[in-house]
Amino acid sequence: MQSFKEQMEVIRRGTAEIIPEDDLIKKLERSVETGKPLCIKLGLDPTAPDIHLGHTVVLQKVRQFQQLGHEIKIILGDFTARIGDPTGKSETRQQLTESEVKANLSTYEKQIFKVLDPARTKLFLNSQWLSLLTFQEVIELAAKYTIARMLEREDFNRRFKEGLPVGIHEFFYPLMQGYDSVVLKADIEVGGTDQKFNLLMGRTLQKEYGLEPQVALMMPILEGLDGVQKMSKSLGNYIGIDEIPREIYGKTMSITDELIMRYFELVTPLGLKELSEISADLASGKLHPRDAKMRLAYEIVSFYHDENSANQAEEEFKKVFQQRELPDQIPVYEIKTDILQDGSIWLPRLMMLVEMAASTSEGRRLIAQGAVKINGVRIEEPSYLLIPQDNMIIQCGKRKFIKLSV
RNA sequence: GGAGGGGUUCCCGAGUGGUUAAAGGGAGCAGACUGUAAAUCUGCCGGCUGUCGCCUUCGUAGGUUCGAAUCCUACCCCCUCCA
Repeated sequence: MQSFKEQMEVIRRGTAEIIPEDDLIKKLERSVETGKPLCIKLGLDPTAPDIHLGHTVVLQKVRQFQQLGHEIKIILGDFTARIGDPTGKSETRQQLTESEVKANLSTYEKQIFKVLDPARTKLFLNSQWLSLLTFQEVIELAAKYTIARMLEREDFNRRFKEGLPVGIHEFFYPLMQGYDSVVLKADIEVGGTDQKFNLLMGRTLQKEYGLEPQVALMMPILEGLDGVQKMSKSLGNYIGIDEIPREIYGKTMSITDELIMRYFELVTPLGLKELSEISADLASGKLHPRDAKMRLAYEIVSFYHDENSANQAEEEFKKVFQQRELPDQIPVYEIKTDILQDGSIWLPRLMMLVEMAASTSEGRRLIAQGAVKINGVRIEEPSYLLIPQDNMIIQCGKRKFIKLSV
């Protein structure tokens, strides 16, 4: 096990807040002394089928703890997911059905292990204990907290003041999450900054149940591709860790330059030394932002796929976007004769058929805007009639290519 | 049980009888530029229609009107307050 100081350095990396830091120091010192690992808890609610880079911020932190030799306990909140975490919501969250949750669980498990070492990670479903509580026990749990304190929570408070509904069941969410910490006897719970209230609830409840309170370690919320809003599937500004290399690489290249270091710090496994080097080189101008971003994209792809894929994705990117050449692999669309009239087809219609445009109206708009090229030659006539030929390349915008086969 | 507020195009959000396919913002797409799918600027952004024009849309169904997202009626849904 590494020294206290080395561990603290790793733990602090990218961290937004640690409450209370004194307790962390105490626990860590004791752990180093006795050689007994700390119990690190992370709860994930399987509310969506895919994990994206935003989720991996906390996973990376847990991974660091894992590499430091601590004991990792991941809670898949199959029970809590059905209530719906009210955190940050301006309205009551929709409750998921049991089957929706189940479907999400399997993909979650697989994807979590792209970051964590399965051999040293314990998975729990919180339905294992939450579904067994009697009403009596639930009342006892609820009696350990007050309405006034519940309303300290900013999102509850705001909704309450604005006269928006706050469901009673929503009060149970933090209680359940805190109870999870009681069951696991967690030393540290990792979560996003938006989880502060829930993480602190764990402390409170552990004390109530006569346990040593956990430390709340909060990670920042990762901004999505738009650079402003948090990364989320529903906003469509995400990079899914199950996506193909080319997509991960390209999407990474589309983040704004300001976010480069943040992504390096929060979503890559690079060491502290490398991080500070990149940061310094960027600041001094020695490293071009574009190249830094290419490095970033490379790191992410090779983490979730492998180096080979990362190299390919990089080559492809250079070719298509820097040299404006054709990509290696172009989807082929086979022209069937029955769509032709007198041997030709209206270009907007073809664009619709190959899904370059959602409608012929959109197709003609794209053409009018100069987005469409055939064999590299720009077409500007919306009523263009195309006579298909084998291997003819149709390009729409910078990223969409189709090869025809007749 | 009583009183009141509200449902608008992907999202937010204007719009109280015509000039409104419906302001503005966001997202998205495209072009220019470039250092990249960064930044910035510009354009597009319901559908059909080989570009004249047509059709559909403002919770639902009817109605008034030459004409309605805007007025009336009923219904559905959401929310708040009082109890």
